[in-house]
This record gives sequence, structure tokens and C-alpha cells, in this order.
Amino acid sequence: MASKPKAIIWFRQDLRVKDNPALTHAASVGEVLPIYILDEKNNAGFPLGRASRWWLNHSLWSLNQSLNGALCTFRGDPIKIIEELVSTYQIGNVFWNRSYEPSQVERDTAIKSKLQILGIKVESFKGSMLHEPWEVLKPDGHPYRVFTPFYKQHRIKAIPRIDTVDIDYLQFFKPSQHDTDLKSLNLTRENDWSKNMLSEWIPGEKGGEKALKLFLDQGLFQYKLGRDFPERNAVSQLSPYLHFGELSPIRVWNEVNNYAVSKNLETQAEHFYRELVWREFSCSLLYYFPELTVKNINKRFDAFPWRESTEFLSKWQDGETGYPLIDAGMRQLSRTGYMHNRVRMITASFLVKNLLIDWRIGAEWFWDSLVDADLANNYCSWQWVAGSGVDAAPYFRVFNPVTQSKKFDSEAKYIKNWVPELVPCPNKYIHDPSSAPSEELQKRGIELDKDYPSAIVDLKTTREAALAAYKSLNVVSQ
DNA sequence: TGAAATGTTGGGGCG
DNA sequence: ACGCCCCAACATTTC
Repeated sequence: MASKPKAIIWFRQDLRVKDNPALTHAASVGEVLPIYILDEKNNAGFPLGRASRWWLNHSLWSLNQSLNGALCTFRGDPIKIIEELVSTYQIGNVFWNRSYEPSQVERDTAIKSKLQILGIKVESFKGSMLHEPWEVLKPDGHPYRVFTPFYKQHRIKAIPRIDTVDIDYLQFFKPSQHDTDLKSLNLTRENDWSKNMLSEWIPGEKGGEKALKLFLDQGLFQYKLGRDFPERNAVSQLSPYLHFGELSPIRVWNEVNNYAVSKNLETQAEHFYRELVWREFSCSLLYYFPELTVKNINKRFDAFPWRESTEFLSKWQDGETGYPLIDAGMRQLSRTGYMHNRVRMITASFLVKNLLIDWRIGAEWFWDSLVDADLANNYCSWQWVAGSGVDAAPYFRVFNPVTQSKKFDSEAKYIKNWVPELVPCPNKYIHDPSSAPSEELQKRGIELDKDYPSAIVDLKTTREAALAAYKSLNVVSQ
């Protein structure tokens, strides 16, 4: 008896049902086996961080719901697992949406050719990017190294169409001989932190839809200027959904575009597109410069005199630097797996330029802590801040956390939210308590180094030291 | 997707 | 009335 043709959809960073071309194609073949493989070996050097594992766990759970419980999860080497599945259950087709990290590209290429030798039909699709790295190149065929021309080139290209599949018509089959339970992945453990995370986030496709609607309602109209203010709800907070592919960038682009056109918000939207294109730019950079996660793109930085200071590092990580905006950001990160974009730049600048700690160490902390931890975005951004990347911030651009605080959190709402011990502090001193006369703080019941740390470094002298260190590299600047 | 130092200008106080 | 100084406020430059 001839059974129906079967297809595997291998979910990776596309944990959604809507606008998922690999799923659509699998559905068109016949019966579908949706799988996810936790491939920890592939992330050599970059094992999933604790925030990522938490998010992934909930996202897979949510995807399984959307697939009526048909999702099968495995851990181990994808080639072995897929090979075994196709031979055990006579599966003729394997589909996935492409990933672009160097180790993923290498792995997927090997899997594709091995399965093809076995006579399996394998096809991969564009599902995570508006345009893939090889679709946005300079006229001479080389990759862009500067954002603005990349952006211009990117923007003139037509945005791809949205793919749709009606989930009710999907027919699944169960691999009866395997343990495919999500729990066996052991991704996360329940504790106080994870409980709090559940009050902050709704991972998964539905949560993504909700976040997108919220952004259209409350963020987009004030995006251009408002996104600089950490206490205003102007940023999209879509990054984790885009990283895990719970929202497709094509859908996000289209929804924002439709809404912006109907409400005359095109200028605001354009600034949001820039951020989407930064994501694509980072993806392209990592694709063409695969070592940027471990090495300075600008080789002159190899001689940089980084300082080893576990004491400063842990104070930065714990949000105990004595600079309230820095501490607010770092505590938001630890507590919620997220930090507002501007505050990311300021905290990163502080680590690299005021504490002179290697950007790779900061990147590693963010990688572990962020729910939107993304290899390309994270490491490109850190190199950008450090000044060691392509098209990076000039080395002399040192953020002053106190000035930034007064400018972008003038009422200290963000600070008070994350550094509650400073709530009684007078507004005049809250951006830099160490500069306050101690009796002024005592009046409000605050004692430095007891209730809140005094500043761990002096901004002026550390800034000068950073400039001197950078100068010693003879980095060419504008 | 800076900040600080330096330069310039112009109004007001004052002799 | 006038020049001089002071010093914001703003602009430019330098790091």
C-alpha cells in the first residue's frame, strides 16, 4: 500500500506558522513532520545563554500549541537525527528556512549534500531576512562595509511577498518510535527569575503578534525621537521575536508600512526600517566576516591595552557602578533579559571606554543575559561601540553616563524604576549621587556605599585614559 | 546613534 | 554716549 508522501519541516530560527515558506512547502507535499533539534555542538564557543534558553523553551512550547501538539523535539547532531528519521519513517523531503551564521551555513551545506546523496529532496528558503547577504552587494560584487550605502541599496529593493499556509489543512504524523518531548531538552528551570520573566514577556508567535500591535498602537507615532528615551514606550521590543523567528521581518515590515501609510507616519516608519536594516547589515557582516565574533575587524585594535579587572567587571554586571543610569540598565538586563537600546550603547561604552575592559567580555555577558541574544547583532554592535568594527563609532566618541542620563532620563523615571534605593534622592543629584554633598543625601536617608555605591571610577580621568589608549593604536579616524 | 575645549557674539552692567 | 568687561548662549574644533 502506497502511503502519502512525507516531508520534514526542520524549525530553527523560524518558530512560527505564519509566513513560513519552508512550512508551506512541506504542507504542499503531504504529511508533515515538524521537528526542532537542539544542536548544542554547533554553537561551539557560543552556547545558548540562560535568557535564550528560557525564551526558546517557551517559544517551542507555543509553537507546539500552534501545531496542535505535533512538534517533535530532539537534541543532538542534526544530520544523525534527520538521517535516522528519514530512513525510519520513509520520508522523502526535508525543508528548512536558511540561517546565516558561519557555523550554521557550514552545517546546513553538509547536511544538504549528504541527504541529497541519499535521494532525499532537500530545499531551503529565505524566511528570516528581508534580503539575504548575497542579495545586497556593492556594484562591484563585494559586501558593503558601511551602513548608509547598504541601507540605500537595501531600501530600493522590493520587499518579498508574505507566504501563507492554512494550518487547518496541515496533516501531521507522529514518529512513534522516538521520544520527542520538549521537557527532555532540559532548557530551563523554574525559579524566581523565570517567574518574573513570564510577567515580562510572552514568547512565541502569539506574543509576537501582540507586541507588534502594541508597537503600532503606542510606539510608532513617536518612534523617531521617542526611541531615545528609555522610559517612553517608543521602541518596538520586537528583537527577541525576530531573533527566534516568531515574527517574520517581512510581516513586520508590511504591517508597519500599511499602518504608517494609513496614519501618515512614514517618517517615523522610515526610522524603524533603519533598525530592521541594521539587523540585516549585521547578518551580512557576520556572513562575510565570519571571525568578527572573536577578532577585531580593525586589526589595529589587536594591540589595545585592555585591562583585566574582575572587580570592575562584576560591578558592571551587577549594576553596582555608582552611575545610576548604567546600574539601571544592567539591572534591567539581569532581571528581564532586555535593555533599552540607548542604554545598551551607554553601558557598553562605559565598560569598554571607562573601564577599559575588552568588548568581547561585555559581549559575552550580553550574550548570556539577553532574550534577543543574536550572534550577528550582538557582536557587530559591540565592535561598533568599541570602535574596532567596520563603520564603527569613532574611538573618541565616549558617552558620559551622567550627561546622557540628564538628557534622556531627565526625570529619572527609568533610574527609579530599576534602582529603587534612589527613589528618595533629590532629582538634582540622582544622575550622579557621588557628586552630591553627603548631607543632602543623608537628609533623604541615603548613605553612599551603604545604600548605593559611590562611583567606581572618575569619568574625566578614565575618559582621558581611554583617549590616550586609543591614540596609541594610531587608528585612522575621520 | 558625543563630549569637552575653544572660539564668537551680543546684551547688560558699570565707570 | 562710549568703551570695557563679564558671561551666557551658541558655533566650531578637537579629541
